[in-house]
Amino acid sequence: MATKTNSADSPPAGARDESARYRYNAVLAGQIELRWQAWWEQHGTFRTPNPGESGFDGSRPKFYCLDMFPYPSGAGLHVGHPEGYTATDIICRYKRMRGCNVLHPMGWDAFGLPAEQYAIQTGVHPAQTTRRAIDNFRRQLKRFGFSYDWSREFGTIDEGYYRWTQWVFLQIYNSWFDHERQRARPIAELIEEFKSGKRVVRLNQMATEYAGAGDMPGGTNVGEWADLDDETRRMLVDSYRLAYVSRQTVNWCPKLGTALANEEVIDGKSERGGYPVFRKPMRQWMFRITAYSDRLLDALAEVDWPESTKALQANWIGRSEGAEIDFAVVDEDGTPMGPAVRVFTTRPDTIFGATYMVVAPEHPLVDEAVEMGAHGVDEAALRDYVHRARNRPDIERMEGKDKSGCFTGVYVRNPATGHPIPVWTSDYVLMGYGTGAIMAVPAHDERDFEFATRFGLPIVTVVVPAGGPLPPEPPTDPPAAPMVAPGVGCNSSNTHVSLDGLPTAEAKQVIIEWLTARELGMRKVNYRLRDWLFSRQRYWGEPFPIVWDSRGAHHPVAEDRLPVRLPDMADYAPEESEDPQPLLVKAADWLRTTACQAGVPGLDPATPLTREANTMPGWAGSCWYYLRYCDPENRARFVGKEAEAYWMRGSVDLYVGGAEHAVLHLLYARFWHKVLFDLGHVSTDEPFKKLFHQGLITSHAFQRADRSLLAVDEVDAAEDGSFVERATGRPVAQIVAKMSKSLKNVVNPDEVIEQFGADTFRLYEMYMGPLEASKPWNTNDTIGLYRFLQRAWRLVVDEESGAMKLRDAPDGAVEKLLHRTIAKVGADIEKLAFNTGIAAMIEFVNAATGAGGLTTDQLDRFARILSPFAPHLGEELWHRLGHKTSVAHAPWPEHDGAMLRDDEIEIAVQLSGKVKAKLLVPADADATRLEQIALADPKVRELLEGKTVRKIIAVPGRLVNIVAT
RNA sequence: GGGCCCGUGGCGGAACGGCAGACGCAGCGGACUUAAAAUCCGCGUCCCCGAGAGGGGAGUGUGGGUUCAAAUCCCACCGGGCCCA
Repeated sequence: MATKTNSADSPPAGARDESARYRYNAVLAGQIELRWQAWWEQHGTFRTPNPGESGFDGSRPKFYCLDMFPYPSGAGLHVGHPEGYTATDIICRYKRMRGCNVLHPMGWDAFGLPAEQYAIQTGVHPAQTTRRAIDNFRRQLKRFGFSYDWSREFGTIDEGYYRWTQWVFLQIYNSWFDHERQRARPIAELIEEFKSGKRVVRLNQMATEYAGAGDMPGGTNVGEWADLDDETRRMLVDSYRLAYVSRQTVNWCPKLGTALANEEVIDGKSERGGYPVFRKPMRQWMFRITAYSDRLLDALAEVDWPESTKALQANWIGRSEGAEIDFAVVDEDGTPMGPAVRVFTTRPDTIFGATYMVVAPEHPLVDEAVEMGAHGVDEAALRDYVHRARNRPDIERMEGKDKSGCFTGVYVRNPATGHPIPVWTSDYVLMGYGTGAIMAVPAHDERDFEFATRFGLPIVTVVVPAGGPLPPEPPTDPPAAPMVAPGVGCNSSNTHVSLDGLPTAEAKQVIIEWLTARELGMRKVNYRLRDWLFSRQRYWGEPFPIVWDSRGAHHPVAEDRLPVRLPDMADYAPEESEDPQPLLVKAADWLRTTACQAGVPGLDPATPLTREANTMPGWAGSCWYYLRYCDPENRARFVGKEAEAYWMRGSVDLYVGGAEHAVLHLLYARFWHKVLFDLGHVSTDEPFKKLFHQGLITSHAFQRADRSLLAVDEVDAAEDGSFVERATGRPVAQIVAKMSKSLKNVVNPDEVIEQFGADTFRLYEMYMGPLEASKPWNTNDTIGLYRFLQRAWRLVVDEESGAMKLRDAPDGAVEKLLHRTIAKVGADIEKLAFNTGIAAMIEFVNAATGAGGLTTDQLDRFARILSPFAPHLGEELWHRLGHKTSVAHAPWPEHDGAMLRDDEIEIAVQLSGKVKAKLLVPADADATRLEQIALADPKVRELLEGKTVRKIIAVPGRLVNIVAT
């Protein structure tokens, strides 16, 4: 026997009941649903005209409601997909009835690794498998009766779309970030400023890709623009581009044949497939998203997003204020030897406690140290350590479970104390963060403390809790734990400056000023956010609109030659190799081109060129799809100006999707949007004003006493309602778990619709609980919503004849309740509180059933408020009332505010906070009156017998609380 | 380790600081039926008293606090989840 949670093979009997010919059952629901879906399609009910098109009414407010578009997989729709989609559909239908022009589109996120992996496994080309998956998703989504404007549908793999994805790339490529103005500008304006002498000609100071490559950022001015050769000019300009090429140490996965982002690597293995990942320097396309750090962070204050998501993004950007400080390289005795090493620290106030320095294994100083050798250093051990450390993934290194490290033989001078301190290298310091070097203050930093303890390095306390005793001077025993919290400085003075007695915040300012004055350091803001590694070495992605000449320079493909089509390849399996190559290198005919063919106007048309063989990552297509929906057919522009200005005015009004995209997708899309905004291509700075995450729909599974999990088909329900493992007879606990194939608890939407119809499915998912909450699917509970629709049907349709049965005169109580229900349902939709809205409708139908039915006029209004939730049944009832146009465009019914108020209400009388009696009082009774009524009540008087009333609190409309002793 | 979120009947959940458990599922009782299903009506946290109608008490993870009044606000702890490290 199947357990209660797995009832797909034994549907509730109601689903098959055939006792009355016109009973609302799964078959009838199916007929009604398919009929209205066809009717909507024929009548173009949900076609949304753009400004300027016929049928457009500019006097109405607009409402742009966006779903995160799905990634169509071969497995088809999951019950999680329709959750958010039903929610947005209800809102859109409601807004339409409220008179809005609603833009509600759907499309497909279809490039990317999963489709390619699936294709390699099955041997079928990804173009085919993806198209098939899209067709299946579309079929499934249409079966729910969502009110999408399907005429706007597109996939990211459509040439008409990715042509413009490439175009957006070129916009970013052809821009630079002007830090003074805090916005992107066309690269041509930068060249103009160089030429005119308005801007100092030098490498971009923010270009980290040039750090350590001979010329430090912020370094040399290279002279007059006119004096420079083409190569130098090109390098200078490229250093400013928002899209740039850089040699980066990447996570290379030979099995997948691609580099992976840090978050795609878990424990040194690929998240997808679990294949080994190696660190490898490769030429990559990067986006200078870090230039936008402050804007991406600051604008979070102005969007209506879940606080947790805003916190995640802020955390991801990770702005931290501190200082960069230079430590001069010296010998063991303090004699100057070479240039300074720069560190970043958020705690410059602890500099007097910096007893050693740690640099990343990738730091140039380490290479020098290895070459030079030094006294007392085991050169082979150092070399070996550095080699191993460089191959550990960043994530693992940051975890820093067991601290490892190696002395380099180099010393630097602590600029505050003047003492030489040793330089170590350790993988807990990352080259990519800050300057790749830290001053270690073991007394006041957890990781430094651990490291110092492990390697016996000195620990000097320089901050003590405010108000506490000063430590002995000189300090004796090292502390047992680091003191990380702010306090006041101690042991922190030299002949010029003293931090002793200063609170941490103040000490930071004082020391930064001192360092700045001596040109030893400066205030510096640092970010955790890294530039965005944008290229992948796989097949199934957008090609870059870039070609390379024989001298290794890149050129943009002319806009009128877009799209650069993805070549049709028969063999797209990755080749395992030590010298990784992008897959498209194998498309030799496609790869080789000429300036004429590719469209590079500046070159001799016959110039042989090579196409960029990397492809864009899966994120690319989702970075701007919401813009294309505004004007999906436009062949002249990525989106028409008028359409964009209309639908995006004030941005997308509501964006609904899973919290798993809280950081990456939403951050990337915001970045692209801001660049497009800066360049004048879109009218808003932020794309998504209001964001909402639907909760995860989970399922059940079972757990043994040892906490191991069992699939639902390995368990029997015992008579007392508990569960036992079939194989052993041992009791197991029912728990909530994610749906997964292995636990056999995946619910297929097609089957649920088959059993109950789409309207019931929609209602059930919305009734399960608050939209944002994670909640377990329980197929048995769907019957409740199915019964609700049956009752609603039976309320107005004769189940034997199929004829309408409506009463002539309204029941007063039902009429009053209808007004309340209309008000409640409308308010709840606005709050996205669909569960309570549905509960209100259930109560209404139950009450109306008990009171003997509805009038035509009452059904007319009820059908309208039902229709956003159960659109098919709503439309059916609406047309049965004689309407010829869709309920979707009927106005939302009005309610009479007077009907929401009662003449008499029941209030509670409390005695010292405990409810002791209930009284019927006039609704408008004020506090004094309530007090009188309460004290006059015989029961209350009895309870107060022999007691003294100390205080009476009367809250009109609520209660009376009598405090008596 | 840090941050954020969540703990309410057998289950999903409801509740502007003001009558805890709306609504639904499961369960129990009744009506209808030869019978069952379906439908309709009712009961429905726990403990105690009472033959019964009814009455009393406790109760929103645990322990404190604020308040006339706490599921709701504050503190600590326990348990679960998500994110970061």
